[in-house]
Amino acid sequence: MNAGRTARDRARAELTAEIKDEARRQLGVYGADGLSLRAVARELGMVSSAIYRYFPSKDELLTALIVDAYRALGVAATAADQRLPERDLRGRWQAVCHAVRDWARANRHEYALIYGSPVPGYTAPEITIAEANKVPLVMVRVLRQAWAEGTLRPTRDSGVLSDGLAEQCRTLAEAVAPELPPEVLARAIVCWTQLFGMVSFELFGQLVGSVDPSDEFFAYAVDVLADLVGMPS
Amino acid sequence: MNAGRTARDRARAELTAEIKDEARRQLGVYGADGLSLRAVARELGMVSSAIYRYFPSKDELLTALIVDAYRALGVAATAADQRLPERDLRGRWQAVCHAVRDWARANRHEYALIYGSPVPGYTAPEITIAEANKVPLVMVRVLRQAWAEGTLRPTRDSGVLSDGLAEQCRTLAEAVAPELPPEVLARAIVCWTQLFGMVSFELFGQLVGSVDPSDEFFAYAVDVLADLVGMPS
DNA sequence: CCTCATTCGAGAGCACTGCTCTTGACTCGG
DNA sequence: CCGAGTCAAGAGCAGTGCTCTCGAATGAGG
Repeated sequence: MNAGRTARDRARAELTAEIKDEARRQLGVYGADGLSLRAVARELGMVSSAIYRYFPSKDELLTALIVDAYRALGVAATAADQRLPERDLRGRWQAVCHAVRDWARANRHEYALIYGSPVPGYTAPEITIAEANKVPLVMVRVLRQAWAEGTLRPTRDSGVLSDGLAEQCRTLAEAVAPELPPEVLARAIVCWTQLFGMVSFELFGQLVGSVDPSDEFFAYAVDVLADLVGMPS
Repeated sequence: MNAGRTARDRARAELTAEIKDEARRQLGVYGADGLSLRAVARELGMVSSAIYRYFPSKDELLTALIVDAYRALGVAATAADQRLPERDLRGRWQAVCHAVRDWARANRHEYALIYGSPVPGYTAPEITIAEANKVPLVMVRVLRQAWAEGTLRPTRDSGVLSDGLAEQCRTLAEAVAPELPPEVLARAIVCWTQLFGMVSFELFGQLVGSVDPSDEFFAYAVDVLADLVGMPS
């Protein structure tokens, strides 16, 4: 998709990418609000105002980085899923969870950007939420397959859905997995929030003092969650 | 503790409190890094440099607000626990969870301050972690009581602890609840991360598009968690 | 090939930030 | 009552995001 335009257009595309790369680099070093347009420009040998030819504001740059981060995380999760034999449903489910954690640990500032506290007055533009849905969709895909096989065996003893929640789950199911009963989806959402809750706690230092090197705890929790949602062992 | 000092000391204490109050107010309106020392000073009718007589840096002010936030959250959780009859263990457990969510929703910027992405280069000082432990301690207290009564009935089917994790849990137990077996503590930690994961997702807008008015989902999840940890019904 | 609108980088400048240093007043304990 | 300690104020530094203007490069239409 690079060939078909003028030299100016190609230069523009390249510079846009370079700006994002440098911004991402600074993000990794100094964190989310250590990012400075002027510093990015300086590093690229241009003047700060030139950046505005490519990104109309700092927020727009941030948004681009956010979208990229969501996409990268989605790719990582998808890859982890596909790396395993299709029949190994529990393995795939757990692999996705571990992929999320691994990616987050390897790109902590980008993770903080998308799952940390939202930046200043900035509200996530529409475009980001499509990318944000990638990880849950991968999880749902595994879930659907297990459901189709009839091997889903959720733990007992776990709460009944209120009418409103059941309705919400049914609406959600219509969009992504019509055949899944609300009970299954509700548990999946619990798993989803748990997954990111653990990763955030680990990365944001909330786990210090309890289960600090948290590899084993994470593996344990992922196992518990697989049981909760009923992944066959 | 106010009486016993000179007028200057009292003035100092008052001004310190006023600065914190105004900072907290601005935090609530503009969010964590919309907070400006100059703006605080302006609002208080003083000049920016005067603030430095009371807080040596912006980070120190932030730290003070963080400590206060942890304390307020701890107080809210404790109060919720004590509001219920001592025998209603499951109710108390769930009330603590709901109190955390309610406090977070009512003080979203303060919540973001303590459970969102850590600020710039800032690392949480020792002082904060003691306050941060309040909520888990309240949960552990309920857990110990249930354990003492022998009414704890965890769900089956849930993973075995690896050696390392069991060791971590035993170490942790020694500090807070020597009689609790590592299995119980591990599940409690899962609940703890789940609780804050849900609250963060809700407040940070990650739930939009799935279970958005999340009251019912939250109640459901809290119920599931109570089962997981084995709270008697 | 030439023209002219569009696009671009550079620079100056605005309003803001956190923070430091100095100066001249105020307060209070010995 | 006076000197040490504390205070608010102001100027100033280095940095920020962002806007505007001005020459120069570019490239599409005539």
